[in-house]
Amino acid sequence: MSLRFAIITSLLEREATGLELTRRFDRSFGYFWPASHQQIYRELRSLLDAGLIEEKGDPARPGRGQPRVVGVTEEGVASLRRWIGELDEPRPERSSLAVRIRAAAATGELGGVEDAVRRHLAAHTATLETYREIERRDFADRLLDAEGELHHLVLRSGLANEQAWIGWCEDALELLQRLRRSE
Amino acid sequence: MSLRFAIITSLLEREATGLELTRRFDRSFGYFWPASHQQIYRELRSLLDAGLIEEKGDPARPGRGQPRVVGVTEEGVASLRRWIGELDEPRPERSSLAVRIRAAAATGELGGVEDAVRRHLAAHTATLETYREIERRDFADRLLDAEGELHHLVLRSGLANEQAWIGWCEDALELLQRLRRSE
DNA sequence: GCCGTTTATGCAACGAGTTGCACAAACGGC
DNA sequence: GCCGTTTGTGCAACTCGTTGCATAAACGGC
Repeated sequence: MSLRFAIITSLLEREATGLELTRRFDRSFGYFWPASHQQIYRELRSLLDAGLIEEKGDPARPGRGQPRVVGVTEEGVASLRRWIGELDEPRPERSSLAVRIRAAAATGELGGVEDAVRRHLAAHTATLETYREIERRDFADRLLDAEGELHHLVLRSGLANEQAWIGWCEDALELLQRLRRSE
Repeated sequence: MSLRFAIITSLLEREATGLELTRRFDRSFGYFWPASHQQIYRELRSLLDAGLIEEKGDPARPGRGQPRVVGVTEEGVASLRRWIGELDEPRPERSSLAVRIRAAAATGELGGVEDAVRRHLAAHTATLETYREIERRDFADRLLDAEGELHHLVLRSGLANEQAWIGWCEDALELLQRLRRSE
């Protein structure tokens, strides 16, 4: 359900073609709700059918290969407003790295895990750096409007998450090295 | 793919019936890789077909309604060992709460979001408390073997994650209240 | 002996995300 | 004018997770 409303929100910020949306989901929006262009086009179809978005600009042009700009309808805005207040449980976190570590604990096969943790550490470090750059670029000045503050809040969620991961990864590497030495 | 190996790992720690496995995924194992009993039975079928697990005990009994104990085969252990070292990219995090906040920022509909954040805060606080109880119960003494240390490491990952969320939620509530007052 | 609950296994349909690929117009080089 | 690349839209098949329900034995109460 969230993809639907992520798209509506993004289109509300500014109307776009499918590909433009895809690019937004590659940079900013995708940091908290990633989506491929296939997902996006599929969802756009469904949103059009539901009347929550509509085609803007010349509708005479037939489609395939041609950019199609879409925007949010009144109904779309209304459904978004309704959705904001709906119940949502935090979705269960899944960590394949944790599974790997339990598997390593059960088999005694510790070698491969250390590499896996190192790769995770590198990935999270890179992501953190990306987020920091965005923060420097977009949120450096103290005076933000409400929208800016909220965007910053979302970014800080990513920052906190990455920092937590990095701290844990370092912790994990230390333990794994200690276990390796004392074998 | 991870569910497969989560199940093999759990069965390696001790063989079990489908329902016993389900219970493990409700308590310990499910904290980092949740799974419903439907998912588990489906995967068990596929693991049996692949020869990675096998039925233990009397195979004469026909099944439906009767407990069936399964254990890991040699091949199962081998495939688990192979999997441990395989590449895995950290799977993209998805946060519906972040989407909601962006939606709130775009529409100006801030009321519902504050509730949503409060619910998340409550959920994460409860989970943190659960993890802390497990830590007190299972990892209180300083002298753990390698397996124990690794289990503790996995638990600490959950602890760090929940703490990060809680900190951010409090931050978020503060901001939302400030924005509400200054409207 | 019947009946509701618990234990246990399982199917079917759906929804969401992933992977691989196809098709079409436009643009730039030569 | 042809050809490769870029821009853009889109389908199909698959995997994984969720929801709702079916089935069957065993146990306990009365």
